[in-house]
Amino acid sequence: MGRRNDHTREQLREMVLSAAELLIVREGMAGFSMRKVARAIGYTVGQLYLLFKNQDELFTVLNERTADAIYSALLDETEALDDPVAAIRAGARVYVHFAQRHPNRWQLLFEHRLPAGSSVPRANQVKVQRLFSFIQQRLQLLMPDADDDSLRKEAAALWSGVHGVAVLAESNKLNWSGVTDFGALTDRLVDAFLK
Amino acid sequence: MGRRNDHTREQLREMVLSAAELLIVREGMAGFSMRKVARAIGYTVGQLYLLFKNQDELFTVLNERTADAIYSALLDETEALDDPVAAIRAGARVYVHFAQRHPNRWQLLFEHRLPAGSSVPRANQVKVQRLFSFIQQRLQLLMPDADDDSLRKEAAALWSGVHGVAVLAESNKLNWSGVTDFGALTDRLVDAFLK
DNA sequence: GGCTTAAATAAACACCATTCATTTAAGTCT
DNA sequence: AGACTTAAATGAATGGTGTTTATTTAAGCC
Repeated sequence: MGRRNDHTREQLREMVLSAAELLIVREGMAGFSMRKVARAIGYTVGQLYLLFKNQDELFTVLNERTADAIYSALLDETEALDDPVAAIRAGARVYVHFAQRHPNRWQLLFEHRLPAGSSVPRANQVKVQRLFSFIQQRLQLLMPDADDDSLRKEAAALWSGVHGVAVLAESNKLNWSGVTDFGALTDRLVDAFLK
Repeated sequence: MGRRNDHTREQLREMVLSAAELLIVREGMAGFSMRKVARAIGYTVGQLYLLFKNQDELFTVLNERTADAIYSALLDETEALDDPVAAIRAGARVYVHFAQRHPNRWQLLFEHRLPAGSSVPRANQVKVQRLFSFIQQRLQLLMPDADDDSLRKEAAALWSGVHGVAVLAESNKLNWSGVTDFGALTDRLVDAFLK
């Protein structure tokens, strides 16, 4: 077709991103392909490579957005809560609930690996660590006289545990014990910690 | 080449499985291909499909073996321990350590998804649940008068947490807080529970 | 209207999983 | 020993994948 100028470069990037996100939501990583995305927005594959370096970069941008979405949900559900214990409980539930409601986006975020050699860009690392910081801050309110190092370790243990419940909720691989109420499971884990 | 009868069907299956396992260990899921496996054992791809239904079935058998390997390690490191607390602590460390030492086999076991529609065979589900039962049994010794349901829920919360630490250890995605001593992290999580 | 330049394409490359008609040789029967 | 049966193995084809690039097309400008 040649030049059309239907959309700006930024509009096109946005079209690609939302088509890709929709495809991931619908079919997961396995059903994803660059060609399907191109077809969905009415362009050819070649064009995608003028907008993104490759599939991994596209995934990386999608993952940044997913991390943002989780963080927003975390803030929305906890901003009204002054009690740090209530905030941690609610935050953990939000985290697990997101994994359960958006398994394919969750999987792309936590299971997609970049080729050996390249590492996750700092921008993305920061957005994931922000989730962790949330807990760490609330935990600090609970243990005001704990030193920074042991606080970080405590937060890491707690949030790893929550992440484990989220993995359990999202995957059907580990249906240990046939537990289905992941909200209650999350509370149980958090409570074990906050004693 | 046609018929050769160099090996029995069972020998061939075994050759495929060990070549495939080696390839997974070396290159992970991303670097895996049926063609590479065939090349490694000196046969053509077509032959693989006379031995296994498809790639997913091959992966499923590999995963059964990985689950066995984890379970064996679990038993080896805990059979001498009478104290259930010590057994749970040691078991959790073995689990996390395995994820850290064999990240590619771990990923295949917990991140490989079968195509929509088909589900993980019962044989595999049982082998994964065995890992969970290990904890549940030890936990029962600690809480002799707990009813079966709450015991299962408690075990699920604990082992999900341990699984989360294992995911953290195996992936470099969630390097929250730069924790590197996963053994200590595991102990922290287990101890929070066993109080 | 012609020229420049950016946008978009189409076709190619090198892989991939999977299937199946065909070939080959081992084992059996006469 | 030679013909026949049958199981083992191949090789080529099908339809997919990510990625690259020469080429075409049209928009904007002089």
